[in-house]
Amino acid sequence: MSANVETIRHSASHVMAEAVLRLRPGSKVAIGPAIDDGFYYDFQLSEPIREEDFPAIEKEMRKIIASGAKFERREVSKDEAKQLFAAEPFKLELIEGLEEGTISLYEQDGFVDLCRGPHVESTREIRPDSFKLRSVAGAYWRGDEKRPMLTRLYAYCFASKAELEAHLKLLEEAEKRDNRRLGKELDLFSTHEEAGAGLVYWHPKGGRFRVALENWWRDEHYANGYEILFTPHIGKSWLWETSGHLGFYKEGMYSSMKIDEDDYYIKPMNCPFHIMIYNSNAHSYRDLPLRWAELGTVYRYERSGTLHGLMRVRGFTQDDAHIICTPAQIGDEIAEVLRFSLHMHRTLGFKDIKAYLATRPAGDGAVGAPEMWDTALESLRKAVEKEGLAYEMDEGGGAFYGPKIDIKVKDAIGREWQLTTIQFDFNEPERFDMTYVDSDGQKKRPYMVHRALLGSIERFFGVYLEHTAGAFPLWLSPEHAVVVPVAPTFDEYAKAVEGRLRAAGLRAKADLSDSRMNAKIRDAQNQKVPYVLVVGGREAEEGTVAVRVRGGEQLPPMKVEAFVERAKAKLAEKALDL
RNA sequence: GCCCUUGUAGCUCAGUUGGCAGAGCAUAUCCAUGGUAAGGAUAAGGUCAACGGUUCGAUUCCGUUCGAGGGCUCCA
Repeated sequence: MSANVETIRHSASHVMAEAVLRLRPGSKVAIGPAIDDGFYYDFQLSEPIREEDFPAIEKEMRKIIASGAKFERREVSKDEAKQLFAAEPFKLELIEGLEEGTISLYEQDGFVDLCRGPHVESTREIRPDSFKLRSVAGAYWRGDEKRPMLTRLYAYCFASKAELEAHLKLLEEAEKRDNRRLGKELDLFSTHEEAGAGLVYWHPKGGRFRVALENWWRDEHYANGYEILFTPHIGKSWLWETSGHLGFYKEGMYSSMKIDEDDYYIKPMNCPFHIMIYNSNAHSYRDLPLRWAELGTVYRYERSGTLHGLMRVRGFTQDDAHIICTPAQIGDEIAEVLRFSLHMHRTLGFKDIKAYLATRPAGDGAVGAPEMWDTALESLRKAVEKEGLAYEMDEGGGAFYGPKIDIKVKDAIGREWQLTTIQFDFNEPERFDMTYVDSDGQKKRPYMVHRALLGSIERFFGVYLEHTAGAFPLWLSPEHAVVVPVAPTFDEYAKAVEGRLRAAGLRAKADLSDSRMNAKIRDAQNQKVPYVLVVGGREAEEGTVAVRVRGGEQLPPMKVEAFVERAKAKLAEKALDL
């Protein structure tokens, strides 16, 4: 009878707690839940634990497992529980928060823990070769910075050794794809602590990628009925007071700068600027819907410890847009945004796509009439269903100003990333008094929807780097082809081929350095260049190139023009293969 | 911000139980080089993160500061 893996993990966490108490007597225990790939347990230790101590803990755990101790459940009264855990301040606090009659204990091998369960029957059900201590980290008691810092021990844990090994392999693969590592190896971007943490510098090759991506993005937006805006990077406090950001988003904003007598803030969002443009004219219902997009660079404060490569930064470029429409149009508009988002993701090669709908948060902090929330949510739900997209509800997960839908994609090694977000805003149209004149001559309030498809250019770059491991499709590759002469004798022909490729609009270069051919091929391959064109006597004579495709495959010899045609066709269709 | 770990050449990393600092890659120069993943030689390159302490002597030990990596309620 195999218990489910969650139960095994949770039981293993009890075993680890027991082991730690044996090795560090007098330590206090806090909580120890199962998590995605294992479990953790938080302790206040009598003596610190370091990674060198892991083998000893694992050994102790295996002893406990081998003992085959039973997990025994017992229900106790609140008073009894308090007495039992009199020496465990964290458990006491947990007990305080529990209702009489729901308190249960689990005991194995003499170790008693306050626990809801369930657990496996005996420690034998935890396979001694299917867990591995991962790391030691600090964690605040109940995640609260003002509470004591505990020591958290993380462990991987699976139902079988094979699953544990598969997971460790995945982690290894993830490390190879780490955007920071690839950014350096492929010379794509950098960040500079001394010049400001969390701010991204795009190198020439990163720039090639970005320009290709943005050009496509702009083309698609024009083709899909959007207009493109450019707005300032700073705005006076009036703007942020009116929008409400100085009230509810101040901790995400940088401090102001004084210009003349006024305070200006660097923008954390683009929306107030778009609204200024909207409000600079009177609008008829006939003008709507408006779809206004901007690659708007915003700056937000993120705590230093949370910054991470391209994934979490302090300055980033949203592929933002605001859709302003009448209530009657909202259903179609949402459906259209969702369709557009899926089209973009599929072009980029993401296949596994899922939606998460977030509804009105509990409490009375939310703005906007309940009917508006209902209409909005309905339009989101219908759009998702129309596209046949799998979705999950996140009840109460919406922002105070409106419901939203997030789209997550799975990458090549199965990790989920949120790219698209579509958010209703019932707040700013009110605050800025946005109106349009309806067919009945009355001024009415439009709906406004914020949406970002890729999220931000920086973060998307990071996700895409990790998804593709740096092997971009041709149209997004910083370089399309490197021409490698077999010997310096053919430098001239290589140069000529480079010229013809460039004239055809391909990003190509001839490698005329004084390395040998083999080294040049290796370099190009390591740089994930899609095509290596090897040229020697035969090619020079026949006007051909020997094409080596990224990955090592070799194509039959072809005329330079044939190669150009092939590459241009792949570019035109944004092919994912080469 | 806080906890743990960590900081040696542009990059990846050795090393010194305290006695003038090492390798590979990359760079520069020279030689060699005709067929699909690294040809060879030489040179240049470091205040061992910064500051302070202990010591005859500190890159090494101790302290502080700064940076980086992993964490910081997937609820007993």
